Amino acid sequence: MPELPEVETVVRQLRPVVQQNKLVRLRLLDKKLRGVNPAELRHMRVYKVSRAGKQIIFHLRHARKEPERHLAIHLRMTGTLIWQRYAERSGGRKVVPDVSRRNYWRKAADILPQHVRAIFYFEDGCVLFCDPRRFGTFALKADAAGFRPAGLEPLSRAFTRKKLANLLRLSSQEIKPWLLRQDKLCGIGNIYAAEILFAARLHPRRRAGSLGASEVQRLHSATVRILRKAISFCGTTVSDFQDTTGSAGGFSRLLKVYDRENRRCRRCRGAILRIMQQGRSTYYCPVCQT
DNA sequence: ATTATATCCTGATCGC
DNA sequence: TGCGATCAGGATATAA
Repeated sequence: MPELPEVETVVRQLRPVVQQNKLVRLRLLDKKLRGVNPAELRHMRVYKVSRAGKQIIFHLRHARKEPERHLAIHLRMTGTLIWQRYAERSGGRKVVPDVSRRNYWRKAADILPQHVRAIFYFEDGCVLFCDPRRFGTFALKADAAGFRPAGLEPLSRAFTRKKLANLLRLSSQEIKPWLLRQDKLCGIGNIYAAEILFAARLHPRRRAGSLGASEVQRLHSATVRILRKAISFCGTTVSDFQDTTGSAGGFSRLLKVYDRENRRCRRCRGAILRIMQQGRSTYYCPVCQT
């Protein structure tokens, strides 16, 4: 599911409900989830929610100047975070469930989506981590810098045309797989790699190092433009991406090539092709992209 | 040093 | 309707 725009969407939606909220308890329901000891985070306040590449970071502490913990959530292919406010009584008084009581879990089972792997219980609601394929991961660190991906953030000021040119110059790899490399640029995945290359009118099999100055320029501006636009549409849903409210992303209908094999190119009316690169599908228009 | 492949999982879809 | 093969938004360890 989640590439940079989807993760950014989740972070923005989580911020107003989770930031400054106290994490009463974290409950892991899948033994596969390691890398975090829930007891360590009990009753800590989430003072900030941020994004690092494709990871969502909860910054936690008990109080100002107390030691900090930083929890990185990586949704991988099918992870979602769903916010659920606790049910309210008719009088409007919030009912905070006693999470130690088994009966809450039994009741909750009917309202919970499938594949819940972890539950973050906050004071007025909980965040459900759902992940059918169970690829998602948690990691806990004392220092937030430990999560900073090696690759450049494509929406940061540091991502300049010149930097991109320098990164590309060294590689003989095909440009599409190159865009997926999180150690070069972080946050781009299979959907946006295809969409960015279409917008830049570059063939996915071009070698990274072979791009001329004007092509690098196109790739740079297409990367920024497509990612920003996707964020403004709350990401893309192909099959199962959901934001924190369970809604689908709005960028799907703006896709020009991804998942459009044999359909007409919106620009030249020719057929969109699908090829395999490193075991993954690449969609492109052979007329528009050279 | 790069660059392909197998692997971790479950579910949806397609051809027969 | 059922069944096996294939594919899926990611990333990493291992092999070439």
